Order: sequence, then structure tokens, then C-alpha cells
Amino acid sequence: MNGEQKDSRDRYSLRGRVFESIREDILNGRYEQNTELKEATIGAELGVSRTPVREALRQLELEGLVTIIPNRGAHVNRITAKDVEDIYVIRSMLEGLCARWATEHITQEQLDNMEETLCLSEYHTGKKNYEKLYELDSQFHEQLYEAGGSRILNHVLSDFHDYVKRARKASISAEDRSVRSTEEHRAIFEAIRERDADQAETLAREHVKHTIENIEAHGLEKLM
Amino acid sequence: MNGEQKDSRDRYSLRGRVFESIREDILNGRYEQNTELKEATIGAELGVSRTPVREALRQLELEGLVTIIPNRGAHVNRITAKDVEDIYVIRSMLEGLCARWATEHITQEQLDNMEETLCLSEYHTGKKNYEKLYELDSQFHEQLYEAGGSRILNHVLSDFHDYVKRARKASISAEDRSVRSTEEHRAIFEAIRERDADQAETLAREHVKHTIENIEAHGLEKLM
DNA sequence: TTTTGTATCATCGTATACAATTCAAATCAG
DNA sequence: CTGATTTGAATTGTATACGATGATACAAAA
Repeated sequence: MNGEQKDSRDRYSLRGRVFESIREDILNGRYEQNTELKEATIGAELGVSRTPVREALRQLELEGLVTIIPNRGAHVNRITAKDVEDIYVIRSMLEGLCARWATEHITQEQLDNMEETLCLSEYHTGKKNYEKLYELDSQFHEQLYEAGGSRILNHVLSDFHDYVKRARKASISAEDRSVRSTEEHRAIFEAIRERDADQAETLAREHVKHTIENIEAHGLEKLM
Repeated sequence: MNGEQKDSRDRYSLRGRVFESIREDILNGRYEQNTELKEATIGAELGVSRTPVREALRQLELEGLVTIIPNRGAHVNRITAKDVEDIYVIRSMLEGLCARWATEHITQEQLDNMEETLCLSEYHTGKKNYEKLYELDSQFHEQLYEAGGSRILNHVLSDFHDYVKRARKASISAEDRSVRSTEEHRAIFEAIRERDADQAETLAREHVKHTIENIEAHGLEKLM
């Protein structure tokens, strides 16, 4: 069901699979806050030894999704409602910046790919196929991050994008929002294609702001 | 010589020490780009087995400081001049946001701690003690990040702050810049204390912008 | 000469073994 | 009964063993 995957991540090694598995479980809210993650237990559940589990936990610690107390163990650090709010404020600024940079750097091929995503989005918006729409929304933003041409900015934005996936999923599944969201994507794309950096930046900022407003209107607290 | 250390990082375990060691070496530019990092070699150099080295390399991979090709090995990913430029643009926005949030959240105790740092900075600016000044500069910014009250924002800003440490060190070691920088810190602090969020945001943004301008004036390329 | 096959070797990926640490329950002194 | 101490089970931290993977060199074939 889930094709999304950062290129840098190793989905084939056991460690990579364990990492993705625990990460998804945390980001999808399948653990209570502070749930203890025991190496042996997780290893047994996933049918691997402690070694790859340890490595995965160490990576998650660096991301802040897990807290490790030496000699005591690892605990889940959920993304809180406040985290989501903070991320949206930060993303609003940074996606604006990214759209600006994309205006300066984007290639014709990247433009074509974005437009293809956009067309599919418009099609599935009509069909109210929210599952697919979420995927396309992710894809549009990832293409934007790529087009920004900054590995640093891409890195933080991609992480944030993952962290708020639950909120984004909820948001996109409301009909009025999905329509507006797709329209806003189109507008951002047009501004980039027209090389209007100011407009692209403004639209991208507003788009992110509208998204969080929609999420909060539907109740962020009860989501997280 | 180096007291700085994120609380979350484990400096006592072998893995923690290996992680910090390699990370410092990369951030201080002691490796060529794409240097191959062999688990056994590093382990031998630091007198530990491959296990903690592997865990450290996996963490560095997540940060983007190392690229791991499955079954082939780990390679150094240096921070490039472009990365530094990008980081300063991003930091300019985010430190502004952080100063704004700090204005809303800061406690009296945090204000007192910042002022103490500031006094020491002013003292050592006069003494031209650049080593100490760099440390105090780091401390001021970390206190600001803490005062912002957002673990998410703190996390990204702290990482970025580490990533540009070489540039920051070079910048602070120029007399005119060190004086100006300390003055700007003082101004940001006053704005926060006076609860003037707009002013704090503007000053923080400008401070970061001035820093990168100074660095570029002295030649960023040859630094990295 | 170029290509292809194969042996060898360095290195990684994972499992396992063992040491160190923590926490709590049991024991003991007062 | 209280509080300190000991003991032991559970868990993590580190080292090592072993199989798997991919690189390299060189020989055989085209």
C-alpha cells in the first residue's frame, strides 16, 4: 500500500526494515507516549536479532522519535499536537523559501513531472479518492522540495512532512479541503513556471497556513 | 577544551563517544569529501569493536553526514559552502521565529542566564579571547533556542548551529565582527526582555544575516 | 585485444555470546 | 517495624563469530 520511501533509506537490510517499521508505528500513533521499546521484544516480533533493532533505535533517537536512557532502554517520543503546530509554522516559512528557490532552479523535466502529478491530483480530487490523493499530495511536496535544489532544506522539509502525516491525511480527506488544496498546488506550480518567485513564495506559505487552519478547525487535539 | 554537548547525546557509552568523534572530525573538515569510513579501521583507531562504530555510522547517515551504500561501506558527506549558505538563509528565518517565540515564553530564570552569558561575552570581547568567545556565542544561541520553547525548532536550529561551526569560528575571530556580534546579541536580548516580539524577530534575523555576510566577505569558499 | 568466468579477499550484515548495569525483591541488622 | 544491604532476574552494552556480498585479479575463451 505504501510506496513512499526516501531514497537514502535502506529498505532491504533488516535494519532498514526495522527502522521504517518502528518509525511508521510511532508516526501513525500506534504507540502510547513513553512506551518502552525493548530490543529483544521488538526483535522477536519482527523475527530478527537485537543487532538491527539496536541500530534502528539509535537512528530514531537521533531524530527525536525515541529517547534512550543509557542502560535503561528506549522510550517512544510521540509527535504532540504542539509539535504539529510548530512544524506548520516552520513549514510555512520554509516551503515559501523552497518555492522561491524552485523558481530559480527548476528544470523543464521537473516542471513536467510536477504537472503530471498535478493532473493526476485533479483527476482523483474529482473521484474523491482520498487514499490516492494523499499519496499525490506527498508526491507534489516532495517534488517541490527536490526542485528547491537544496539538500539541506529538502532534508528538514521531508522530515517535517513525515512527522505531520497523520494530520495531513486527516486534512486531505475532507472534500472541501481536498479541492482547495489541489487548486493551491496548481497555483503554486503556475507561479513557479512563470518564474514569479514572490508569488510562488507567498502562495506556498499560504497553502501551508491554510492546511493547518483546516486541521485545527477539525480538531487537532483529538487527532494526536 | 570542548564542553558543548547536547543533553540528548550519550557521551559515556562507547557508541556515543565514537559518534561525537567522527561527527567532530567531519564538521571540522578533517576528512576529504567521500572518504571511506571502514568500520574495522575506525574501531581499531578508537580501540573499540565494530559494533559501536556501526551504530554511530548509522546515526550519522540519518543526519546526512555520511552516506552508506549497502554492503559497500560508509562515505563522508562534508558540509559544503552551498550548504552553509543555505543554512544561513534558513537560520535567519528560524532564529527570527525563535526570538519571537522566546519573547512569549521566556522565564525570568532564562533571562538571567542569558544576561550572564551576555556579560561574559562582553568581557571576553574586550579581552579578544576568541576561543572563549566562540563558546559563549554558542551558549547564547543555545539559550535562545531553549527559550523558544519548541523542541522541534530547537532540534533543527541546534543541528544547523553545529553544521556551520567552522564558519562561525572563523567569523567570531575577526575583531570588528566579534564586537558587532556581541552588540547584536545584547540588542536581541533587550528586545526579548522588553517583550517586543517584532523587534526581537527582526534583530535575530538581521544578526544571522550579518554573520553570513561577514563570513562571505572573508571568503567562504576557501574555508570549506 | 576484448570479454567472460572464476577464485580470492576485504568488508559488511546479522546473530550470538558475554559483561556491565539497573531495579526490585528478599534478607538482615538495629 | 524500619532502613540498609544483598542478591538475582531482566535488560542493555560491547565483542566476536560467521555467512553474505561485492571488488579485484587473473586466466581462459572469443
